[in-house]
Amino acid sequence: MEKTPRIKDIAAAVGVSPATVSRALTGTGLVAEPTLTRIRDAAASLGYRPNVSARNLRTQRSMAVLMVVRDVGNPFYLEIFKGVEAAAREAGYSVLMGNTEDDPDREAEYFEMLGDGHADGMILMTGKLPTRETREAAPDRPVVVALEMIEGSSFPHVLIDNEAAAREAVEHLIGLGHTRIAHVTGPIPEGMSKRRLQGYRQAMENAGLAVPEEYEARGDFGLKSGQDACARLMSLASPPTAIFTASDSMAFGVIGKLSDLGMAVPGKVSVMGFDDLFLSEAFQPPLSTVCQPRADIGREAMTILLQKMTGGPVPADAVIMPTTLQIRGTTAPPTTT
Amino acid sequence: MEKTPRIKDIAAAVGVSPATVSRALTGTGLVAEPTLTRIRDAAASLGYRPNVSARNLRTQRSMAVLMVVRDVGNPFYLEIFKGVEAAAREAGYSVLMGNTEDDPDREAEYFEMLGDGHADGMILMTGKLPTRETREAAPDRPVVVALEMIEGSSFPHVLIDNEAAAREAVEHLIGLGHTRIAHVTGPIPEGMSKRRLQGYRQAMENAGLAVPEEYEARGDFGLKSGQDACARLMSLASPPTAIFTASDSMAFGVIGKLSDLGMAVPGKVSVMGFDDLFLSEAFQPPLSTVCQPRADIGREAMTILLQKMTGGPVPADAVIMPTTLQIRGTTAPPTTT
DNA sequence: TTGTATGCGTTATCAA
DNA sequence: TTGATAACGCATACAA
Repeated sequence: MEKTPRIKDIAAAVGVSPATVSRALTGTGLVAEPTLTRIRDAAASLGYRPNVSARNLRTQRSMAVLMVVRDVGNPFYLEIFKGVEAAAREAGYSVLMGNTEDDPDREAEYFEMLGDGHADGMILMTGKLPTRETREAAPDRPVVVALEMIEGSSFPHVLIDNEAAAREAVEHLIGLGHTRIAHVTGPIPEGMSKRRLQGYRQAMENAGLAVPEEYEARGDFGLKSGQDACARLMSLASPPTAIFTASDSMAFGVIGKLSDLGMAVPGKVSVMGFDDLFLSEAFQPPLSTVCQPRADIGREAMTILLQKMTGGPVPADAVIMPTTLQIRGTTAPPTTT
Repeated sequence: MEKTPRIKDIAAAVGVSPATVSRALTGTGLVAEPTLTRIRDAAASLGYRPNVSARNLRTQRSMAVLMVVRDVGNPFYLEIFKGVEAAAREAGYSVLMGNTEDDPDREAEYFEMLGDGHADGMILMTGKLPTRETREAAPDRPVVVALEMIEGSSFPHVLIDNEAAAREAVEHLIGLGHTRIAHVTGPIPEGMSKRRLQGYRQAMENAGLAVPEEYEARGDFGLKSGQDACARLMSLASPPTAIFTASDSMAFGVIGKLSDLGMAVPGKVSVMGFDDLFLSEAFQPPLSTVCQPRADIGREAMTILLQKMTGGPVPADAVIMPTTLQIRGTTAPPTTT
């Protein structure tokens, strides 16, 4: 009990061969009953724990998965991580967090970690198509894409219908009677932002409402970009009476700026977010927003990844998770109708 | 280039022994110049990546550390994680996140992961003293405690002076002229909450102010407990004019409840939080709070852990990180003076 | 059902 | 400066 015990220590204690101990402990079911329990008891009393490095080397697996996001600092990913982690734990896997900060080199690095045995599979949420070179650092390791859509790739996808969700959000504002509705977008070359913008445009077009070019204000999902966008919007000759932002963080920025400008929310201007962060409900006034089932997305992505890793069937099409509109305190009918 | 190349493939390509290749690639500096570059070139052109399982097995290290928190879902830990991760990356380590959810079994599990080679060291932020049995799952693996204080343990600690920080926060309220100041505590058997409570009491006592028993309202750091505590406080015969909460989340709950009750912040009641979450500044009104240098705490803890792992010197006493008072929009002089 | 022998890919020891 | 060899701890093919 001095050093951490090895298989051969158990073998010696019980009086069998190391191979038998290994079989007994990995549960291959090929060990007779009397020996089986004796081995288990000995392992327990010695406090045996299999050495993961040795096992990984022998089995060529790490029992770990990599979850790669573009910014760990964004609390948005927390709930997703919890979903991923819960599903992983149940299957005996650990989860490694990767943070690219939108740096292609970092992304390549994580593919390399996949190739060198750090992890057996990856859940990718960066929204970038890895270059062929990057991809080849881990040619045949399973990858599942979540949240984002990587066009033209054969990876399984788990995400929401960003376009429809955005459309519904804007339709809610239209339903309240708003006609001058602006949108603060996410970073634009990217799919998620583009789809939300599409949804906004569709809703406006369906309602026969005009979208002046200046009503599509560019943001980057961050709080500050919401403030800036709001300042630009409210200085227009014909400022909007409602603002739909592509993230809750930007909605907070917008509301902060409106408050600075002395415009009441939702009295003067309605604001609608997207994400439903954990603080959105506690915000004053509570934020109306689009709720994504984040934990479920994480869990689903991990479940599919597990299937891929074990050679099971994986869905051929993208898995679409349902969103729900959370109507709270920042949206109201316009006052100047 | 079919399969991922191994050391012996490089050796064969260059015409040297595997041992030499290993030496060249690990940079032990014992390889002559002409061969050195030839090996490096060959490794690069073949796209060689060392197999981590084999290396870990041989070196008896995993080049990974475990960061264990009581609730990954709490965004508070994000900044700390970033600090830990940055320092770890620089030293070539990966970071595994562990989540105990206050379950002693889970905590024991992470100590076992430490013992079985999943990680070489651990940063513990759960505030619980591991039982001797738990601890023995990884007898001589380095552990650093952050945020919390585990009395009577010999682990290095990195944390803030909770007592002093709380005292300063309350002194700010006193300085504004408040006399009826209540405190919403964290979960109480725990050190961090107790120290903040002590700081509150000290400041009150130093100023000669009374602390009715009901002014110490019990919370659990969570948003909802802030709402509940606030409801109790404001229904007192002599309700407070200022409330100091032991976390920002609870401050948000308090403000929400005050808003429900029609009491303006800071017009009727001042509110002071503790943590400075990323949304606290964007909150309306912006939250006055105590700012902890979270990323620095993470970085410092990781730095000390690295020193312990490499056998370097570690600070004998707890490392105290500085806090700063963030006075923003939720604190003001009392109206009824 | 169990034991023997081998190899996973790397690094460390020893000799040359 | 380099090469041969062993060993890290485990799981498996094969033999008994």
